[in-house]
Amino acid sequence: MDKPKVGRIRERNSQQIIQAAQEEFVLHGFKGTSMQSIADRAGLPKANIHYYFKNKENLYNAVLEDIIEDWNVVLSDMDENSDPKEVLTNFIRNKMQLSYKKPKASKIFAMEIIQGAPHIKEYISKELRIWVKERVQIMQSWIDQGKMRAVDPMHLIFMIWATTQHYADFNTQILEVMNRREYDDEEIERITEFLTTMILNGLDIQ
Amino acid sequence: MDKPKVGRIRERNSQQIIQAAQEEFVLHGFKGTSMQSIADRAGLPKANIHYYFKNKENLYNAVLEDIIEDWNVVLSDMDENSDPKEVLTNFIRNKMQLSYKKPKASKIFAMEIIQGAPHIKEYISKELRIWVKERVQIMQSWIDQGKMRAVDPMHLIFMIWATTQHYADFNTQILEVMNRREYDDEEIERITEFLTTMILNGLDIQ
DNA sequence: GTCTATATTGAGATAGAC
DNA sequence: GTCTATCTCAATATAGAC
Repeated sequence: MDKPKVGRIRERNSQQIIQAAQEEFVLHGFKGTSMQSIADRAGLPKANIHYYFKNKENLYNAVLEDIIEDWNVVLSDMDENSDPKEVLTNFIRNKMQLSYKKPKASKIFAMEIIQGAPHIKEYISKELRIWVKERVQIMQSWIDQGKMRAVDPMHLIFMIWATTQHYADFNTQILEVMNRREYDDEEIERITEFLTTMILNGLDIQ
Repeated sequence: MDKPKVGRIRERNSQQIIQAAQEEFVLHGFKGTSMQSIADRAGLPKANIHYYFKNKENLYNAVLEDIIEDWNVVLSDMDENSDPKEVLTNFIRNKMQLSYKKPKASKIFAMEIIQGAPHIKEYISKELRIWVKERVQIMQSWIDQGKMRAVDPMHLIFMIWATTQHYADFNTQILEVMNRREYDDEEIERITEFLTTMILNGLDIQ
């Protein structure tokens, strides 16, 4: 109780603004989103948004950082001695759950990359590239040990990214084609099963 | 030579504008793109763009139609008697080539869907849904004939869409992670092989 | 910390000369 | 058909009262 309330209020308002910003950025992209619309959605005067984040660029970066933080949680532990079946199954399940739980985060990240990743090029060429490199080496050791079929591990990672994120990013198309209003736990479970089986089978892992 | 030159000029200019528009829409999205930037890129005064397309909405729709047209070419013929291996191999190869040749088209389409498909909801819920429905029925008949493993054909289609489009839409991320400047024929061939093998293997098709 | 009022720039769109 | 000049409105951002 020594600390002033201010910090709490700041934290609460920041999060509230970031949430509202996410909703708007998904709908209209970075350039297409107006600070006014974010303010309206957050139920605050526009000037407050500027007070908290100074400008649109900063706010957008805060949104992206928020997303990347979640992302890092998914990255399950693995090493040369791990069981590929277990690791890959978990990886697919976790990414699929993230797509289900936070489709908007996935969408903003996707749009950012589609547009050339102007705000996160550094993150990709540093953190992300290293992360992939490490996993590729481990997967290669699995292949060398005869634990799975010899494929390029990097493209295997891309395949898992692509298939799981697709259900978040393209949910409008998928739901429309499937003639459903939204996903439910059951459907997500079926999709997870499908992806896991296809990929494990594709790698000759029983 | 009876017809006035006008039609030709109109056609040429229209295409030129659509091209320039594509480049801009990829970079900044629909709302984020300005008519001025399109005009500058096309080397024409802004008023001309309005003369040809009346407004931004119309121009954007023209760009989308252009993209969907290309898309339809990929849809290979297939029926109950087709060989799944051949059809799927061709499908993957054609979609992968399209991703390679026209990544910007794929990206604009992706952004449109990510943002909720406000301009093409009808196309999706009509043409596209029907197209998927037909293919699903055919694939189901393959399964009933024992030609491939029993999976949900709809998700198989989504998987092929997701994996092939990923290389176009996320090329910035992929190239950065791979530490390459661009794809080449060879790399695309390797990816096509990888995807084809993974998917056919996943379906127990030899 | 909060909000109203406003400065300033850039947007989509069009009128009208050529 | 083409382009300059211009209208109108909405955008980001900030000043300054509370």
